[in-house]
Amino acid sequence: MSTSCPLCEIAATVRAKRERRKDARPGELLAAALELFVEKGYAATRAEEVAKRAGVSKGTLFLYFASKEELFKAVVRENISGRFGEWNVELDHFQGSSADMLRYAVRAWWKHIGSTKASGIIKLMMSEAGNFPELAAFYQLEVIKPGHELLQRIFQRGVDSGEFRAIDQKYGVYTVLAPMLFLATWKSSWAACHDTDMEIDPDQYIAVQIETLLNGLISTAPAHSKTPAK
Amino acid sequence: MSTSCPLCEIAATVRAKRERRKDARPGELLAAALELFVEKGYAATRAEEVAKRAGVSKGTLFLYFASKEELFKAVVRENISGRFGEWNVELDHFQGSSADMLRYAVRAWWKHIGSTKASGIIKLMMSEAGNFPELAAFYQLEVIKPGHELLQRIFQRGVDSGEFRAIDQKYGVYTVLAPMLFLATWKSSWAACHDTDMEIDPDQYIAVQIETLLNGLISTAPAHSKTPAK
Amino acid sequence: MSTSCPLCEIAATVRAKRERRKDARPGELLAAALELFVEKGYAATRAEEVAKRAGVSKGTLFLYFASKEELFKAVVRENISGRFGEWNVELDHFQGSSADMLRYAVRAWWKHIGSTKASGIIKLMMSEAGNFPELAAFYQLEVIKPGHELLQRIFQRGVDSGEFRAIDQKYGVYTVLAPMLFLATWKSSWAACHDTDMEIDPDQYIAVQIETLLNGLISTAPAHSKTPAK
Amino acid sequence: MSTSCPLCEIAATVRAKRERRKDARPGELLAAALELFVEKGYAATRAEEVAKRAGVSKGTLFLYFASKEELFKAVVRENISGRFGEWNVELDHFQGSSADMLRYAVRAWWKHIGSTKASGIIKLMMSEAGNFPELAAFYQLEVIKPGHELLQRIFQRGVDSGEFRAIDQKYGVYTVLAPMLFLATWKSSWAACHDTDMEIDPDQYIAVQIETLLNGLISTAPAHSKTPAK
DNA sequence: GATGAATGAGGCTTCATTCAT
DNA sequence: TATGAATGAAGCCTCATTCAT
Repeated sequence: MSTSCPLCEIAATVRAKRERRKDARPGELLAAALELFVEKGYAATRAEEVAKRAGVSKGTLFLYFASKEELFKAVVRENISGRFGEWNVELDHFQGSSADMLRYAVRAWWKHIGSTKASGIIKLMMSEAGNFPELAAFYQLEVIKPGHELLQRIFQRGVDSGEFRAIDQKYGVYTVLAPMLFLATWKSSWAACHDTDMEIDPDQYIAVQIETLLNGLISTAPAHSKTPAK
Repeated sequence: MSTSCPLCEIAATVRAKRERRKDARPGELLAAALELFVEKGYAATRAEEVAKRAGVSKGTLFLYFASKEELFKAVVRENISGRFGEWNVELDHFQGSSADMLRYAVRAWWKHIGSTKASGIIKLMMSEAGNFPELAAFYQLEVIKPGHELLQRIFQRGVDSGEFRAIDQKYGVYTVLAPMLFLATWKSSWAACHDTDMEIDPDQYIAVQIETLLNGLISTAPAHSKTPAK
Repeated sequence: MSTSCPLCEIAATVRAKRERRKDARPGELLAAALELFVEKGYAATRAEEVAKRAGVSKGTLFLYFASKEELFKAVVRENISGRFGEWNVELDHFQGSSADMLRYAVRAWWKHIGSTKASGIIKLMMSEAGNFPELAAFYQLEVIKPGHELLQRIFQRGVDSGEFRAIDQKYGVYTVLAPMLFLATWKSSWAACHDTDMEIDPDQYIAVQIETLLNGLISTAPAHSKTPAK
Repeated sequence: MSTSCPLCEIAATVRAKRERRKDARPGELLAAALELFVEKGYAATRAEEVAKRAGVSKGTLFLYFASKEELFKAVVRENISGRFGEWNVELDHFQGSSADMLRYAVRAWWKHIGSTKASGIIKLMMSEAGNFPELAAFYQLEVIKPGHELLQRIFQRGVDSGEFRAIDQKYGVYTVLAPMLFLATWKSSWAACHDTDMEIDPDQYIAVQIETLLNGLISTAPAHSKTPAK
């Protein structure tokens, strides 16, 4: 690695540059695909357009993703399902009340998914699930199931510690899911209409939703400590 | 053209029946189109299938609607008819607590909209709003705005009477809207996937949502009467 | 059906003409497809070219045949497998020696398949069987199997009546099949090369083959009558 | 470029090995191409797969052959090498009956051509002759013509010695050629279909064919000696 | 008005070929 | 020379739309 061999250096540089380009391709394509899928829907997005937006040719797209369907799955993995691992770890080490844990989870979701283009995927799946059964099954397995489980963990923790009222396990998670997924869907659907009456400020929306929810959720049984026993 | 030709007579009968049904045609086509657009989305719905379900030929469809896009617009316009006038009158005369009023409104919405084919329109607008801005504007004016106002009246009533905690006027309505619209969308989207984990029982869902919400909404100030002073 | 209703007549004429066209389409397409498949091979034949040669557009082809593969199967059925039924019936009623029966079968094959464009299909299947397993299976079931069975019947008859020497059932049929299928393949392959040395006159070829074969096949056991007992 | 850079040394070694193998490259490519063309046909063989099987990159293939078509032509030319000279000499010195001579020739053909990879060339030429007329002409001159002549010699010898019946000179050779070439073609075509009904055991096949043929060929004139007078 | 056969633009995907490194 | 990422023409198939009847 000393400077004694100029050819080696050049070769290394060249290889590095090409590899940098090659490594960057999938990311660029995934970014372009996310944008277009969200903008126009799965069916209406043309593979060639994804390629063009990523600055490559049609053929190159299929060099990295075997089909439009695989491209979509990769977009979902990159932007959503990939996050659950890290979130679960974070929650494993969470210190604090279950109410704060719920607040934290919702804010994290908003920061990494809800507020980003990835939120469009949620609307997308709602629209297209019926037509693309394989995509629906994939999404259910990689997104919906982990999401439900993650929320159920938080609820269970709150109930176990006496912070939360006993609540139906299955339908309880929807008290959080529904407002969040609705927000994502709404944003994606009506973003184009710039009507100030309709515009939702996510922070206020989330604040009202989560505090009202927690207000209704928190156990009024006086004896319990509000912080988990640890 | 005399009666000497039996075939001519049959033809005449057919023609008569056809003319009698002439005005019905667009209605049948619109109904078929609504079902299919809701089931499969705009892009995946084929003109021929709409025609077949309406019992006419593909050519006839284009006799009544200049294009698939026009058909779609007609479907949405046809099915967005405000039920709001009647509801507002009902609520004007409502006797009882605001909590009950909210419960009543939600149940009514579920009975007349959420559980019917009309909920398909909700999903349709969510899915395609981005691609049909005019329709989106139309829908916003005719459905979204009146809906918000109706809910705001109930919230205001509850706050005025001291039943409800003071809550952000604008974002409060979403605490009801979000779970309901989410339910409508979810139902339409994942109905095809017969996974018991994902199946939502609307009554349980609504019960959990509304009671948790009211729990969080109802003022804890002890002195207030739960019926508005009027 | 009298002339008293001119409209009916016109309508009938119109319908007849359209139906005549519609009914003719598949045949025209099959004829064009046979020619092109034989000329260029399965893979190298483009659907659009088939359509063009049949005088219709690309789309029309797919109106009558769901895919290129189905088109090919239809060509095989139309030109080869469809004949076995009638041949089996003919052989059921055949009167005469088994040698004549074999001669008759070979000549019939030559007349209806070997000498026609259909013989190209034989070469085609040899070339493409490896790549299109479904086509290969189809051809085996609908052509090869019935063909073998038909020949075996003739051989068995000859052996039973004492006309033919006992001969291996399985490999015996190839003594007829091989020269005939070779002829078909040869014709299709080297037809383009107009070298008189190479040119095969089918009648002479068949005559030499079949007579040499029969010479070798006919039982020399003296006691047997050469005509079946019947 | 001094020895101070170990990477450079490695590169030099690689370069040396590469140069040593340089001339081998086309051979490896041709071998790989032969296998694949025979297995899958011309159209279905992908350039990349040829390169991979030869252990080089796609780019290298096109360094040695300007196009897929040129590669194909090179493959065929490379593999059509006449074994005829040597065979003709052998037959010049053959001692024994003409029937045995025919048996010997057929067994030799099977051993050296029919059962080897070279039989793939036969199928290849059959399949693609129409698309590559120059190759067809070449093949005809180098293979077909000498083959015919060789067989004709044997037949003539048998007829001259009185062993064989007088038979049409031109079409007689096909009584041997047809079954043999058919066998080669059949083997290549239906090898993939593992259907025991279709599997041909070459030895049995050849035995039945040749003995039936000889049975039909051998002169029944009793007085003749079976060994030629020489 | 009603039909349904026909059209052809357009989408996904493959793969021979090129070229910067 | 060798590589392999990139290209884009070309093929199969779909389906909105037209139009002769």
